[in-house]
Amino acid sequence: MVTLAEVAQHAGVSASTVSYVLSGKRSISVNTRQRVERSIRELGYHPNAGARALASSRSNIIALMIPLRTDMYVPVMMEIAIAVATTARTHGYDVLLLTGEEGPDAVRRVAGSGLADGMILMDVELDDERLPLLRETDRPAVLIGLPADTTGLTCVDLDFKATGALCVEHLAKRGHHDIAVIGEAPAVYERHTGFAERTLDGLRARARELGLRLLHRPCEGGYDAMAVTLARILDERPGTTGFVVQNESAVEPLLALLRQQGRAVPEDVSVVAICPEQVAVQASVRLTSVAVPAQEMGRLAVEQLVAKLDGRGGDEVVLIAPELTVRASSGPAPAQ
Amino acid sequence: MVTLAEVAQHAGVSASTVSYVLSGKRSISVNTRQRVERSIRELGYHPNAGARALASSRSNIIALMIPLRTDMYVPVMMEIAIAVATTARTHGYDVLLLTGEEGPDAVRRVAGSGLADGMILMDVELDDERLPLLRETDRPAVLIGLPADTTGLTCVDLDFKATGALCVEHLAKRGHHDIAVIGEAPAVYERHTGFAERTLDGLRARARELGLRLLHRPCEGGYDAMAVTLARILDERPGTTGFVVQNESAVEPLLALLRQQGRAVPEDVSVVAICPEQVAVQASVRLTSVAVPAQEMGRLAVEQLVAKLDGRGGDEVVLIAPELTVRASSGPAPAQ
DNA sequence: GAAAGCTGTCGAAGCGCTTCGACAGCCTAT
DNA sequence: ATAGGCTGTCGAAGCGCTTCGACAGCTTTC
Repeated sequence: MVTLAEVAQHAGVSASTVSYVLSGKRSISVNTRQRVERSIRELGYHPNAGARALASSRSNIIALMIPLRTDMYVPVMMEIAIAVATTARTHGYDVLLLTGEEGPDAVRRVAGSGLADGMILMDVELDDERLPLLRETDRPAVLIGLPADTTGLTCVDLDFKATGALCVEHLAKRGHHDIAVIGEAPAVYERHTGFAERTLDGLRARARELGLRLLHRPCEGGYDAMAVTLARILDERPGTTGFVVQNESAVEPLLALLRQQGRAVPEDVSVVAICPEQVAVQASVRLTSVAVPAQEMGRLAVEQLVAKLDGRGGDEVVLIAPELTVRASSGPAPAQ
Repeated sequence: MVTLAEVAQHAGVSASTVSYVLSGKRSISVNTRQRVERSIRELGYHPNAGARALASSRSNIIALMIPLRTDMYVPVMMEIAIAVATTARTHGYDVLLLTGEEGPDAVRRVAGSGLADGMILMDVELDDERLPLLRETDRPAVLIGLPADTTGLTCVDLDFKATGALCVEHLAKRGHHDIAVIGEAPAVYERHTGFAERTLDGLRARARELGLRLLHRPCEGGYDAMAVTLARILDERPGTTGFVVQNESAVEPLLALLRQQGRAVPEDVSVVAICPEQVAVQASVRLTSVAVPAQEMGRLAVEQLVAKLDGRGGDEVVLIAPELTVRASSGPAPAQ
């Protein structure tokens, strides 16, 4: 391995000069800079990460924690993770992938060992057990999701409450009075995952304001579970004509079941989904939906974290405004 | 931050002794060990990762490269990534997540900087541009997937050729003579991704041996693309009664279209899928399928890599034998 | 009872980098 | 002309750990 010292010798300068060329922390004459850069290229020099981390107490790594709960919709997570990794690179950081397996102690380990300069936590529960640990370390962190108590924390998330409201409004405008909400798997609610509950809050609040009836049912997803759930809903509220679906794996089953029962979408019933764009577009009926902006969430989280690492910006809750895209699964708005 | 020296002082021993307690590389008396361990606990000591990496030239990190091609089926990738991360932890390694954005140079950067001790490459093409770079570094690596030339490389993958053969055999036994293969998106074949071509080889070879007719069509996935593809297939080979699907996002559309056309599954046509277990089980018709063992691939890759890092084991191609699970989408075997 | 071999511990060197203070040489303002 | 300020470079200290050789104090062996 080529070292700084070898580059310095090759370029006929001191080691510190090479270091300053690399970091740009002191001014260097054009001449010297070019000589050094040339040596770096010719020798194929790469700074040693460990040495750098030791000397500067900065690893240029950010940790990304994805607690692995199998009931979570995985592709969204993946999309976020990828966005985090690529955005991090544009700021000179690499990303360390931590799964839930290790439990909350991973926070302590990573912070304590200086492995990562900061961390991003995904899939945050309302009362997440990682938060106390996070608060006791000094490392900057950003949450993707919203816990119950956000004091002293930086969070990035879709505004799920507004999302819920938006869905209800849309259906109300289409003239629907009885609305059913197909939610995430029961376990998601039992865990008190923020986004699910906040969506529900938004749905309920706006439904009340607009005088609509709202029925919420968690659903495991898949055909069998969806069939049972739908039967129960229609049994309890036969007049249901509006559906809000917040469960990736229930979308297609729902459409198939409705079709099978002779309920045409969007003529008889309207469906609004909260899901990634791609799912909405690829479904058998192109779905009116509020997109879950996974990429943007990942990107924003990194940018918030980098800002904190640079000593800029403080604690902040960044909520992304939802956008509803009308497609083929909800009827046309009645003429005004 | 607590340092080794502070632990040593607290325990009344030298720094090297603490180091040996930690690494177990020299024998330590029970008494001393316990004193040291107690100090470690009381002070909340975590070894500094950078210092460790510098002194030992081992980072205890493995890099996982996921080139981001949007036409790839993402959830499988995610599952592999998660399996890699958790398995790595059980061997004392952390995982660095690299995306394709950075290009093949990432290999050089990571190897050159000593950031990672070894790497795992996913989504390997037959003639992957990362391979030359990989061969010129000395860092151990494991590929998930199979390139054209595997000399000097360790690879882990499902035996896709055998998988193809298995699917054809299954359909042959069910009495199907005209078989259509719904493949991955065209881009996947244009890229010469190993798994897609190997599956096709297996399908074709066995079909020839068994005297079946085989029609292969790539497909983008989604309803519209699938509708076009299916129409063309049935136009060209109206007698097609067996389908092999190797494209996640074409599965459900295919089932819906067949249903819509009055072709009953499995009475009129049989469908065999090559996909993750979960997809097969959650489909509207429970699918006879060969599972893509994402978790096992991730696990095996890490284990191969760790073996190499420990100086055990050499270059090896590990092919996982495919297993076909009969479910509801293929007819009963005819009585013998 | 001397030689040889263990076992458990220590001291010191060094891994490759960053960063601080020093300072030579030059320019500007008085 | 002289003090003061820049600019560009260097030397040296030190980040926290691993690891090598040394060695004191034992036990074993013939």
